[in-house]
Amino acid sequence: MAALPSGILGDLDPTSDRAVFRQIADQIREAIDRGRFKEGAKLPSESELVEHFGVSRMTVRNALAILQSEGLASSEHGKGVFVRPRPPVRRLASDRFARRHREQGKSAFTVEAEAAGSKPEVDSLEVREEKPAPDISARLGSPRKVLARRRRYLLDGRPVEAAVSYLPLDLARGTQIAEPNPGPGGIYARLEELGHRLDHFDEEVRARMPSPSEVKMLRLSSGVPVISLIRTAYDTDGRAVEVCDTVMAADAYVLAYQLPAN
Amino acid sequence: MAALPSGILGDLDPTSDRAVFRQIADQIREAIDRGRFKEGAKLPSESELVEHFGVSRMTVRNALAILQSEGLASSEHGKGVFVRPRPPVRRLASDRFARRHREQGKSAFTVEAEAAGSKPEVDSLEVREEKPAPDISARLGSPRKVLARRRRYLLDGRPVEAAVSYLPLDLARGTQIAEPNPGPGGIYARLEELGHRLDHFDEEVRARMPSPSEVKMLRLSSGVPVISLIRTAYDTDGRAVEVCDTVMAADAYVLAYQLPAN
DNA sequence: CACCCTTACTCGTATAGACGAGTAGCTAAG
DNA sequence: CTTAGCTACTCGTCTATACGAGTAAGGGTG
Repeated sequence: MAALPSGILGDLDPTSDRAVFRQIADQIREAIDRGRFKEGAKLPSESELVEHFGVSRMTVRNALAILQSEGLASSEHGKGVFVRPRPPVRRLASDRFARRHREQGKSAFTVEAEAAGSKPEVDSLEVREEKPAPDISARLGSPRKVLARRRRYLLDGRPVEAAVSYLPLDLARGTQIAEPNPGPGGIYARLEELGHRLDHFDEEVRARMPSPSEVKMLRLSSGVPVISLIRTAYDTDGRAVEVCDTVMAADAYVLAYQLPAN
Repeated sequence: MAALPSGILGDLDPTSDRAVFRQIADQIREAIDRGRFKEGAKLPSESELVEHFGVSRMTVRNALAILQSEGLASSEHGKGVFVRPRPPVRRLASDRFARRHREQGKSAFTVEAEAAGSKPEVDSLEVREEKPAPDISARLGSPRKVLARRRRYLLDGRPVEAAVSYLPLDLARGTQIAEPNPGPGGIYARLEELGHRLDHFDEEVRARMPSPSEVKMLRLSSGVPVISLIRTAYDTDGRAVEVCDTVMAADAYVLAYQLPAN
């Protein structure tokens, strides 16, 4: 049957040289932007759009694929295509590794999440020794082996971040850093106890589309990029004592930095 | 005719429950990752893939569409589908707005680009007064009107960044800041001459897929996200004197920040 | 030699049809 | 009342075909 998709969508312009599926995508996009379709709302079904515009199903699907790749919509098998809701973003302040926070004992992730009223979780914890990849190795001063701490962070059940910390093995082996639970304040607190007083962090921020394994790990819907953040921690001797390679769902994060002007 | 696409690609697994077009995408992706197809190299044509895998053209196109949405490949009408070359990245250091750079007279963009051996350009310059959008207005302390300076940056002819600076009108009107060419050292130098000694900058970093107009403006190929950076400049009185809203092609940038540990 | 046209390839767009698989609601059986 | 199954909807996958449009190279014409 396929009922009419309401009066929200107009007609095609046959004189336009813009491809039909793009015109359809344009119309739906504009309707979303104008709030005619609200966050989380169901878009007209493929068959409704087929009937409304008088085109074939593949044409409609192409139009919807555009919106999905733009991150505006996402489809659910058997249910429909929906306006992608914007999840609450987590803001990472540039002072999040300040010593005073560390001295509170709890991990930064936990404290922040609870303050925001979310339930934080950490899972798929893995700690092992391994040979570092070239770029990691270079940042750490080319140690033969490193300790790798892998984990995934979730907010209210949603995975938002996957991180791997690498530490030179000579520094971490036999310490609590090599334990699954590094204790209060996290590994930075342990590093300072071991005499590596932290001086500063370098962070490199990139954005790109996720690999298939990242899509799986972070349960990303299509059209959501990832932010890749590589942080290197230096002690007061100028030695790089940790590299943390983090991949974040871009729709869940805003990174905030403060720079001095002088 | 369609010659064989060489022995790089294997066969499909008919027993797998993974969709055929995904299997094809997987094979090509793996071949790219392993360097069997190098950067900029042409992938087998659609008809070659059709023949090799014994599937229909739409199936092959679906597979190629996956790779494009992942940013691994990009198609050129009439020519073929190519492994997307990774352009050289521009690194934005966190001290790029330090006063000592400003005092050199040249703009940060120009200096950096020339140091990297690239030809920098700035175009589509537009300076006008306008009513600020709510989020911009809030950051600037809710001025009634602002001066907006729009421009686009190119490296070796490739657009990489589009930026808009907003300044409270009472601060900028009638000064050189309202001129198309703000003079040596840019608007930050002018602001300091006007008595607004800069104290610090706040930067907010996000990543998302580009809007159609951003795709056009930055000539983005599919599968390339954008980095959105919103910088607020504060003077020593704590007043926000400028907000700069920047959209960057994510494949052209790495942002580098340094954070103190204390 | 310079230019244009043909030709053969490339990807882009669009149609029509088929079947599969997930979901949700109704209905009939227990 | 509960549940199992039917049914009608949703999107997912795949085939086959057709024509349009951009590219590049060959070959003929001027």
